[in-house]
Amino acid sequence: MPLRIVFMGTAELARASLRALLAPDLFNVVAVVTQPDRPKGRDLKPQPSVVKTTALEAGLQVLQPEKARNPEFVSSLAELKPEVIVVAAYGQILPPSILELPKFGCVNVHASLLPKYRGAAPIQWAIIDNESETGVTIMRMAAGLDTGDILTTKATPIGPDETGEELHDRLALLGAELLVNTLPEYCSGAIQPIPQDNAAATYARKITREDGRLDWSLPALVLRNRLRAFTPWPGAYAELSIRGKPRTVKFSRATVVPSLGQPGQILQADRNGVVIACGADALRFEQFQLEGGRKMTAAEFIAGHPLF
RNA sequence: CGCGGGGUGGAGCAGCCUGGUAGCUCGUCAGGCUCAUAACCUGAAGGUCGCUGGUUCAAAUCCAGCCCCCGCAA
Repeated sequence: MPLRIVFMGTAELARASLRALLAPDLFNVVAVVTQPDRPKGRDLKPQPSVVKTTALEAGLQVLQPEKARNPEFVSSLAELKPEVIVVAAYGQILPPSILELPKFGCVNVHASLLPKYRGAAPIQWAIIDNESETGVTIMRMAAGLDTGDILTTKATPIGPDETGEELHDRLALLGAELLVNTLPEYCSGAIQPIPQDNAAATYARKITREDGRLDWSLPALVLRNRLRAFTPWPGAYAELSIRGKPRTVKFSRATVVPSLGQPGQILQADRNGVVIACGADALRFEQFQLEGGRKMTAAEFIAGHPLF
């Protein structure tokens, strides 16, 4: 008998896991729970989450409670009689009434090697901290934030130039793979859950738009790590004076180059890129995006926006 | 009525407020210089200034409507 599963997820990371569960021989996804359609896009029209879109394509039932802890929703969830609930990047805290509802509880896919990087932005923080390795964890959910017992983990090295987006995509696939391998074993009782070492826990707080602002007094290496962690969102940006006017410029792709110079000083600006001095060394940028504009190469940018 | 930026030779932009000769950087082409070059010098080609209408002696520029593109909103 295929395992009766309710899937709860919203963000992009969850999509790969949902897809992996679409294996009728092993798993029976009886419903998909995702956040209500939120205003997005240029006209702020409500748009379905990527998980909803994927679920509908697969012909699955979709539930979108405003609040998952709503008793009415919990009871309708109970009627689905899931044996296990799989949660991935859902975006809401689940009450104990849901955590304890299925026979095998709630299982979560988390994009870090727990107990490190609990919280909302584990991928970004691992890059910011210049970690050489991260991974995914499948855990049995508990009441605290990402504090549940660990079922399985899978590590992967972080490439020196890897961006948040690239790492995210890899971890999404890795997590999905680990999930489908873990579930059958876990439900058959073959896995002994391991409690997390709370003393070793770190917290990866949510990233905000303001985190993307570049502080030139910081060392170039630090800024570069932040830039690649924040690709594509919120990006890395700073104000530059162009034709005497301050303009916000968003950068992507930066390389560290040795140099002395006052932090913030523009050392070079030509078709090869723009070099700006940082607290230690300097950064060379090769891609630019002005407020309201599309991305440009250094040659394009310099042609119309003199920096000297 | 969510906020905002923009459509000007092939690319990126200025000019618009304060109407009157189409500008800048780059690219392209030709020639020159050089051992050589993405360098430098000289010259050239290439534009219905998004569309329609209005105001005016005169509109890229002012007014109205329309089309299209893009950013922010997580």
